[in-house]
Amino acid sequence: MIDVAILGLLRERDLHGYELKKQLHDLLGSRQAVSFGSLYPALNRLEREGAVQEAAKEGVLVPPSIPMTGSISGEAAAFRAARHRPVRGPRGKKAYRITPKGEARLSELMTGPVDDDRTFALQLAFCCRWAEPPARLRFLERRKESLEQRLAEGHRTMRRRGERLDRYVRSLLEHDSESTRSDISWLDHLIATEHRLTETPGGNHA
Amino acid sequence: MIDVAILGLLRERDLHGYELKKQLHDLLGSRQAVSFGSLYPALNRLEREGAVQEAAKEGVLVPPSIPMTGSISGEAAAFRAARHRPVRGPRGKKAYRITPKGEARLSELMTGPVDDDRTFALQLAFCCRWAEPPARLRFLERRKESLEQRLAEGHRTMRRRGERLDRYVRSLLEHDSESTRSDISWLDHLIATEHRLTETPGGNHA
DNA sequence: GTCATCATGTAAGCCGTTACATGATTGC
DNA sequence: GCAATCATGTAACGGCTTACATGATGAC
Repeated sequence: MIDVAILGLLRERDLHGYELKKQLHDLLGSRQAVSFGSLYPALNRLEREGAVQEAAKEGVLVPPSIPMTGSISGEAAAFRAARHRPVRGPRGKKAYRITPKGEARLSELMTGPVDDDRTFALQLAFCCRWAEPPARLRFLERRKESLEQRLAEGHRTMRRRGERLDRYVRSLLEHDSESTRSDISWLDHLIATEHRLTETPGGNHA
Repeated sequence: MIDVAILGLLRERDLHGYELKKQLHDLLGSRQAVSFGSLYPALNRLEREGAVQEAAKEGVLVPPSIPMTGSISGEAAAFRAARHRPVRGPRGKKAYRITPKGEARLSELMTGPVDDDRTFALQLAFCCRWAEPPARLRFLERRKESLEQRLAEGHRTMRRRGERLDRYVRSLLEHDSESTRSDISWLDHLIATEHRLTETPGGNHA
């Protein structure tokens, strides 16, 4: 679900669609990239659902590069700010802000299925940090269980067909088991860190 | 593409849809399982394209359990055999056989993109063994290149955003790098084995 | 005779993609 | 003035899923 990424990124700061896509690509690379064709419809849907709203108002958005025209009067600046968005004929930038409803949705998304690798990656990257420690732990534990089931299934297959497996299929299954085991021990590490950070109320960062 | 799995399995022996699904599930587990809703339409499409054809004819199919009705006359047996498939009102089993065109398609599928993990797994499991050694090597090398690019992209991201990365995102990226490196060394192993088997024309099995 | 499993298919819908269309802003 | 990039969206299509509909066969 693309919602995880959108809401997770908006939770940190207001963004418009184009920036959202850039951030996503820029954090997780082309494998998790989304296309405009799914991003904009998703934003509109989330707006209809009340999970996000337009964050026009004040010059909240005016990003890094403020043109250096040293001598703009307050009136001129106001004009430029106004021209930036309210226009409805030509499309202007449209920054979104997450709503309380959207935040609720975001924590709900942490309780969703964790068996799809891509979905899990998005949940971990964008949802996890906004949740309460107990919810984080439940989330990580659920993922671990899911991987343990995957591992068990692979083992059953190898036991069942043991010798009669094609060389390539066997190698694939073995490597898959190996990878899954590595994922599980990575999760163990994440879980341990989580415990450590919760017990020591000190440095919650880094 | 589901075609890889279908053609690869049919290359080994004639199968009907239901068995095809079972084999697939049984070899690679639920992660790669396909649903009837995509399997049957795919089979029909492949038949239209001439990549597979119905393998009715002789009792080619009549599987393991031949009912032990000791006293059936030849005529009765023929009747039963006939009733098995030609019927077009009620649906009977419909076993498929791969055609030369299908075999050509199968080797073509080995030259397709290798950047999607699931597709690659199917290609490796069901296509690879039917290809000539040089095609196998090209296939494995292409996959390796693809993973090396993935690795490089991850490294760029980490270098670019280095310190400013969220704990979870960083951990995800690092683990991803690790996994990709492990995939690459697994491929190296497969490639080495391929070389070894090609050079020693002896035991091509196991 | 009824239940599980075998067996084939269709229909609706989800979630995403690519390609297209449009236009504003900025740098040179 | 022109190209690159920023920015938003629509349309068509692709591939897969779930749910539904149908019926045969074999075990008990």
